[in-house]
Amino acid sequence: MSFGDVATKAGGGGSPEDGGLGPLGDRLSLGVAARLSRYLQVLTQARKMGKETISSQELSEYTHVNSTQIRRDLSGFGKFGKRGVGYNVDSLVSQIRKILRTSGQHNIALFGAGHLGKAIASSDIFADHGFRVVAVFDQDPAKIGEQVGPATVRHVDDLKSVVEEEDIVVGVLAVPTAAAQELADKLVDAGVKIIFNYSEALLQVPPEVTVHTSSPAVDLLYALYFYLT
Amino acid sequence: MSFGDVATKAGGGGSPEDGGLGPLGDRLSLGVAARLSRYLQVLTQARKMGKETISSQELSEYTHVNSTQIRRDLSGFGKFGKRGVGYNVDSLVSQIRKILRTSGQHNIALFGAGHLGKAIASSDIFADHGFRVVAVFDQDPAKIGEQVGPATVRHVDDLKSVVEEEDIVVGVLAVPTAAAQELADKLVDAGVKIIFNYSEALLQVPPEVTVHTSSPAVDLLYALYFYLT
DNA sequence: TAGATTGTTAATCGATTAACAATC
DNA sequence: TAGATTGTTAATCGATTAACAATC
Repeated sequence: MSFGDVATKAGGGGSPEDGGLGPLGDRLSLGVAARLSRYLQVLTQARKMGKETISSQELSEYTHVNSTQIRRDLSGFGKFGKRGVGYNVDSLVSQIRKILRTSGQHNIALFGAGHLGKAIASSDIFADHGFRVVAVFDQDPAKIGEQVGPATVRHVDDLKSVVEEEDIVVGVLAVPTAAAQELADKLVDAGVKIIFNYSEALLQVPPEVTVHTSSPAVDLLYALYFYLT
Repeated sequence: MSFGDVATKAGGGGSPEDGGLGPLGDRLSLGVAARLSRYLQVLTQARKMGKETISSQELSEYTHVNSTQIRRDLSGFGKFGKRGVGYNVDSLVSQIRKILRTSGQHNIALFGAGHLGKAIASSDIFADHGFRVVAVFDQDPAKIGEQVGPATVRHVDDLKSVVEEEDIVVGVLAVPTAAAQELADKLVDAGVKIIFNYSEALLQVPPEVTVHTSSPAVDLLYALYFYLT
């Protein structure tokens, strides 16, 4: 359970006008949305590796979600698979993107041009899913103008105008814990509604803003528990 | 749902001999273990900030877990709180660590001395929870001997002996996707049972080994869905 | 005392899964 | 055809929550 605070309704049945695509009019439940995102990650990587079809069993091995549940999740939106064969990877990627409404490009502002910031900017872990780092900010004047991944480091004072110009929907904080809250405040002030926090700070934001705090140590603690018992 | 594949039994009731600490003899359910880990993260940070007590309501705000459920989770193991006051942060940290059996130190081997590896080694996101990076490996001969965080970069050929000498229980892969599977194989061969994967590779490992793949983009997709709808 | 917050009950709701017919 | 895998049902199980008495 490493997802942000996002209100939801249970997804009822589809209306007659939803074109056979299931309950697209309703919001997905938290669990379904989380699992679909996960399937998408595996499918994206499977496609990179040249895989053309994939079975619910294979998807299950990589996502650790029960294969029956995978079929159930998918069949709620249409008959995407072929019996005896599996699912076409390419087409399933498109379908899930459609369901999650994340087919387009989404722009990210990255804060912190240290090791972590550079790692994020040069990785394609975001790029593969349509997220583009279009702006990088750092407090250190010496770093302004430096090239980090595809972007040039700017001063935080430019934040508000950059958010508007570049249509930024997500702010990623790769800064020391002590600097995080102040930047979160500035992001909120600039109208950004999704904050991805790589620091350890416990961020305080208005209810309409979603904070996701990355917590690898939590995941490790959890894995370790089942290893130790 | 970003946790690894870990078998479990539902946690039954505590036995009369469990010293009032609840069902410590049984395995926690997946959900309870995940949530306790999460509480621990927030409590650890709250303690750093000098907070002495915390209410289930406050914990709820930071973890996005319902406050009733937090009280329920905790009361299953003992009466840790004080009515009208809340929970003592220090003592709750100890209690949860006891329940999760992660009071001790656990040693990590880190692979990849690039930006991400350096960010991980110098962060205290792991250190705060008793994880210590005791060995760093890199394929690049030029990096051997370099100091990364508290450790010196070594050659992967030394892996097996280092795992034994340093009692390493977790391997963290901060390497390019193409290099990940080979290192995973070597970790499995050396007897490591928990692999933390920061690459995009879909790792294949024996069933007794747990792989956790970090997937910030998945979390973003998920957050974005609820933002867009 | 008055206010706050825990611990716990009881009811509901959604997630999970085994099983299997349908069908590629 | 024979084997594989989906789509779907029906039953179960665990998670979630509102409500409130207990008590600091």
